[in-house]
Amino acid sequence: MPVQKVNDSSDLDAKVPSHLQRTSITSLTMTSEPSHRCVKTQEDPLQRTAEHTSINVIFFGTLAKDFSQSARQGDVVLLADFTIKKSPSFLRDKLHPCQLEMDGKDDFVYVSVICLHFKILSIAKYTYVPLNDLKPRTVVNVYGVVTFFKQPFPSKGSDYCSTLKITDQSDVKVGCNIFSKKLEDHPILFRVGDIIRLHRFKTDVFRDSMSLLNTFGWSTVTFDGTTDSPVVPRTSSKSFHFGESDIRTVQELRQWAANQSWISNDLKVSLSMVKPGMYFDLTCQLLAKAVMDSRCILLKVWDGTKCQHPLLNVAVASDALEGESTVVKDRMNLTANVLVYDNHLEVARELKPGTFLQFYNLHALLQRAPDQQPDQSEHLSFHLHGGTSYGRGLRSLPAESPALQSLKSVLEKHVDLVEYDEVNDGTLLEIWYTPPEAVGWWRLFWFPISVQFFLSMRTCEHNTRRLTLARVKRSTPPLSCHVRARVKKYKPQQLYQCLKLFCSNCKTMEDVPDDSAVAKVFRESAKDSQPCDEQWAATSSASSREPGRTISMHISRDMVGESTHMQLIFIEGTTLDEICVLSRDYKNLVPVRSVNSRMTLMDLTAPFLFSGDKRYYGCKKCSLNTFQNPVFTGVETWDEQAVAKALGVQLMQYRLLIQFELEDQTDTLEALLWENTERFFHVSAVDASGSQDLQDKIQTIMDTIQPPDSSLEERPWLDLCLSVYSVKDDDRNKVCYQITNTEIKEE
DNA sequence: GGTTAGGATTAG
Repeated sequence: MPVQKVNDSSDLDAKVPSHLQRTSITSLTMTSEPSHRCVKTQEDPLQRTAEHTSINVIFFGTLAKDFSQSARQGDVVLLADFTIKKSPSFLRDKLHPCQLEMDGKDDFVYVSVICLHFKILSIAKYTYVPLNDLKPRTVVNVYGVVTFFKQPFPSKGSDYCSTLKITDQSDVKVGCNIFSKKLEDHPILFRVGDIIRLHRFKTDVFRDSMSLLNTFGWSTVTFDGTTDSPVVPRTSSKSFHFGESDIRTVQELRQWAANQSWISNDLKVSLSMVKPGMYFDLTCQLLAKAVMDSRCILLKVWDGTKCQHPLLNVAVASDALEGESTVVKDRMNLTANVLVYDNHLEVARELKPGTFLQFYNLHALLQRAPDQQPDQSEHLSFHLHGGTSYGRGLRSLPAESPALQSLKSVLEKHVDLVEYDEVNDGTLLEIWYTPPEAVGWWRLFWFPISVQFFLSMRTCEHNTRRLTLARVKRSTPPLSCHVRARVKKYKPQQLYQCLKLFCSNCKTMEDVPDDSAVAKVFRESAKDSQPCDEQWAATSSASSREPGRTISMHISRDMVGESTHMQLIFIEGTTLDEICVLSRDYKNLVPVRSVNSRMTLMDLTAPFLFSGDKRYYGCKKCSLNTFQNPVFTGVETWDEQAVAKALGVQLMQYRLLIQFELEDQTDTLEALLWENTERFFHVSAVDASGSQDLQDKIQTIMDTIQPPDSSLEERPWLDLCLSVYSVKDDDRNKVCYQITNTEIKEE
């Protein structure tokens, strides 16, 4: 059995077949019955004092390949049906006297992606030199607590450079520079107090102090410095050595650093604590971003705390803003506008709204908007100036980062704000502001207001939350939700093509055949045929203008004498134009042709029924051939359904189908208007099929929703109910979106 | 198997 992954280590327990007994590594001996046992490598190594808690496991064949692709260091694994052998390396590695071998025939392995810091294999031993024992011009491995660092920045040479300073229990501080072309190889550092392990660094003396520089074969691994938090190695490297002694070293450094004044005095600053003029580090979440010019990007962020000073709002055109609207948070003085300059653009450009961020050395500045009077109070703006002095910079934080736990719990309390950010009251709906070019490249101002009204109205009773399109895309179907979006594009652009024929039986959907195709069917049916002669029908014929073509009308004898006898007429030998003219005077005309004098329906490419200005089509796949012995009794009023039933035709329904490309500040999304189309336009599809006025009405509405040649700002916002669902497409689940429960308001 | 930087504020 191949290696399988589960999402949670607790799921491993459910995977254990009932005939297997859980056993611990320590209790494994050469005489253990392996076929009835399984091992879950779950114990926290820090809690263990007993000997032989680690065991080598050797994988063979495809299992080895599968395992190496599925498992990462630190994963919890469950092994079963292994072979127990004597460990040849026991004397050397001091691990378990046995080793487990898995050859892949009947064995199975489950791997949990949750990292519980368990060592899978121990490969090599490293020695680490205390920082006060470093000798010049040697290559060493060291551990240290980071007391200062800069995010990697481009050097004047060919590489990025990380500059940091570390210390350890010896209290000696050592500077360290790391050069690498690849950003991902640089140490992942979030804050002062993080712990770093350096392998193969060269020592040298610089300005009377020891310094470290990466040299061939170098690597770095970093850890969060919080005491009692899990020891999770941070590295981009796929293979690295990490064992119990590393965990111990990290724990010891954490403990030591926690009592040092330089770290315990490091107060975390939230927006509520910011004073004008301060330089500080800010942990926050990105709400929206906008490129201001080639040297400046605006990041709108929040940390859930309210600033004591009024915050400056930087206005940008809504189409230049990526991310959700911040109107409500702006009003509550929760949104910090951060202007990010110069060298930091490289990082800022890649950030996506929703990301958690860490700013380093952010500058809070009181500023007056250009149009503000001198007597009005100034507002607080935030600048991440160019350069890297004082470690100035920014980086995204992974969502699971321990540094984010308190931020997340504060943001949770604002969950209503996040969801209802775009106001529900229909008055203040969006800020949009395009600065006139003449004034300059951008302007600052405070609470601009403009109003746009929704054109569509949701009719559903759901009390679901309004989501951004980006959130909808991240959601798992099935789901109903509300969105506010503009129509970027729609298909078909030729709106008559949105009228479709749909078979409710086989779910086939077809375009309505165009007149030239239908006319051809009529011409070919009328060619060289003699009027049909059916016992059940009364027939009258007339010559057409064309020689050799006879037009015949047939009425069921069953109906003669009944009030319905003129309601259903079979007609033969006409052109399409002629039957269209005739259908003005007769309620139901069924075009037929003669095959060996027997009455037969035309090819179902043509309508099987003309009824006033409407034409009805039958499904080619589902229609039964019961026309040989039609029954016409017992029907009071003939409509398309009764006719279809009598003829054994599967009636196709008219439907309207439009595909919208919706857009909001966060994303675009393709949504169908399908089951809800008639309600949306207040137009029935079958009526639209025969009415130019109704088709014009649809066109007018579409021109309002998406005015031809309009810019994005000119398009109205639509308040929509969306249904998110999945369909099987080539055996793969595809997520689809449909507009439901929504109508266009009629003024 | 070179060089880069070697902390120490923008000035919008």
